[in-house]
Amino acid sequence: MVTLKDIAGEAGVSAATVSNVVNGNISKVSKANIIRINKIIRDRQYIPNSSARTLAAKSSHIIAGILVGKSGRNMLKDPYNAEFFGEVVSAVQERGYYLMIRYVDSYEEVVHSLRSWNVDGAVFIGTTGTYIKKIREAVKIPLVFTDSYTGTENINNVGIDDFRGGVLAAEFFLRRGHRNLGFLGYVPLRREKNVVTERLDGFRSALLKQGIVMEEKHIFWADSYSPDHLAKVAAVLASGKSGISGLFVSADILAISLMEVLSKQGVRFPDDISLIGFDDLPIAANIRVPLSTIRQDVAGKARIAVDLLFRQIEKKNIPPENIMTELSLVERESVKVKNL
Amino acid sequence: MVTLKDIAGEAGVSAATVSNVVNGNISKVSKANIIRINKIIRDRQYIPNSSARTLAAKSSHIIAGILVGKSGRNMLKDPYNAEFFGEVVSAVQERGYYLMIRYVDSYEEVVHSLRSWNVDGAVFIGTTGTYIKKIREAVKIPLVFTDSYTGTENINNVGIDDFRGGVLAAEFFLRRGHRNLGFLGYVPLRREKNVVTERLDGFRSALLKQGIVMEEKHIFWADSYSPDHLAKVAAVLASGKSGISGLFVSADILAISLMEVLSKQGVRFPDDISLIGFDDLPIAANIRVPLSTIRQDVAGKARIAVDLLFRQIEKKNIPPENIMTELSLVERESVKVKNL
DNA sequence: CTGAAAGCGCTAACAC
DNA sequence: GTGTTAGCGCTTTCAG
Repeated sequence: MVTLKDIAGEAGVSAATVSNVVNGNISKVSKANIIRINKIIRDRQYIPNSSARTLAAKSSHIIAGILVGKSGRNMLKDPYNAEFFGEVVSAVQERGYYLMIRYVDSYEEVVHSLRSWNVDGAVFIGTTGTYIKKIREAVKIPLVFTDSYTGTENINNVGIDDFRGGVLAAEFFLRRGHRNLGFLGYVPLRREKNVVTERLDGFRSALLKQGIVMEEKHIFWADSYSPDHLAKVAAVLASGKSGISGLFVSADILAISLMEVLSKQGVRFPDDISLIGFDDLPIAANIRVPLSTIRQDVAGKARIAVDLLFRQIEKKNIPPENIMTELSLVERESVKVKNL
Repeated sequence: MVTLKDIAGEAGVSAATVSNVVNGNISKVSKANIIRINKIIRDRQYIPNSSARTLAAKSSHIIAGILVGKSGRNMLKDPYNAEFFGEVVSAVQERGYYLMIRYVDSYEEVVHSLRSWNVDGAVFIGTTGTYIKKIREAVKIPLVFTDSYTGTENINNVGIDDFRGGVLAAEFFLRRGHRNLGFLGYVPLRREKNVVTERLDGFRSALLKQGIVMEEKHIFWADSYSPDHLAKVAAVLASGKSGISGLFVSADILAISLMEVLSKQGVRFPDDISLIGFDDLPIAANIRVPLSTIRQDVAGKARIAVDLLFRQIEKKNIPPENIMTELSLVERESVKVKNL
């Protein structure tokens, strides 16, 4: 293994000089030396040791990508998470940094990984309020959260107006003549304000404006995307007794799973029941009955998150921001037109 | 920041002793000290510095997850890759290691990241022969490749029998009465033996056994999954002039994209054209017309890859293995029954 | 512009 | 069992 010292020896200069050319501090080194040292570096295939660098310079060039959720779960199987972090990988690499991916179950784990690796910054998915506050206090590096609703104003966040997403869905159902509506959401980790509750609230309040009260028993929760966990909702819906004609589902994958289960029980979409999803995943356009859904720009969110992060890594004292990205309703075939 | 030394000072012992308890070398420390030191560690919230550890111990506990492909592309957007590495993250964490994710475009980049971080092992996706040989020579840590066809016997690989996958597809088409068949594959990075060419060869040879020669011009290549790049194939297929009644597509996402494009041009599945995909992605069952496909166990491959990796990390001189995982044909609705 | 020297936080012989 | 002593490979003052 060839080290800085080896290069220095071969070039007949000190380690400090080599270090300077490696790090581009060219103002401190003579032109002749720069050229000579660079040549030796190339010839000898010198690769700086990142651990040594981190230790000495107190900056690792590592960015952590943290996914909060029940442990043991393959969180990248969720297309939203995969696209988001897939884009983060690109954005981080473009800046010469490295991405460490981490599934995390507890606050302690977050702090541990961030600190032990001397991470320069982190991007989160799936965090809720109290969580954020504790992390914020424990580590003082740049942090960007996504889709978080927390009291703390003092954090970076990139998200969407989930409440409005709910409103869009409700209005669309209303326009299409539906009045007996229901909601299906992925049950949140903690019972705090979050994307799902916001979407529900937006949905509910838009209905209320038209004097429609959504019944409590028409609000369903799934604690997994897997079809098995949808049995209860499915039973109610399939029986037809609920009278629900339209269901707003908090995520496309959930909606797709539900469709699968219900189709097997003979339910027809959108004739027996209409659906609106959320996210506009790439597949949403290609499923059995193409899904009407609330579209969000996942890759865009990822890019913005990383931009925010590096803005703070590069300059100190940039005030935290809460950025909202675009939202729109995409109409496809999963909502039936009813006569009013 | 609290360091090993701080703990040692507070406990009135040497750094070596603290290091021993941190690393679980309990045989070298008295019971009383272990308890006392552990308490201090907890109270002071001591978190070992991984860089220092790596530097001193020459082992980083970092595993690299390398995705080879054209740079700038969001490679985790591909559901196969996402599921695979999503599972790798879990498997790696369960063993107390960290996963660094890396998109890579060139052989040099691989060597650079692996060496600079003193990575303990790496799992690859998307590598071809020459690539592998060069990496194998440049770094001497445990490496596991996936789906690779290379002359070098001396590597760890987990894959499937892609040739047989092609055979399964051909036989199925044949059984259903199709004789005028075509193939659509994702164009490989390099023109070497690889999963796609194997699937094609298997397909072709099974047809040949029945005296059917697949025409060269019925073999199509797409260099992206995006619908725009499918225009050429789509034009041929939509015209109906090719006479192709069944198309074997090397990946489900490709098949799904193609369906989307062709549907817009009025092609009906499976009536106008039958399709068999590959992978059995979760969505394959839920698309417009549920896809018949060759199923493989992505998560299983990931688990096996990581097992292989750690077997070698833990013990030296384990001979490399080439493991093949299961394959099966899943029949759904995308293949029409034709009268012979 | 260049080099000497100290030290980042931890591990690993090797004595005691 | 425990402490002493060298580093691991690099960055960073600070003289010159």
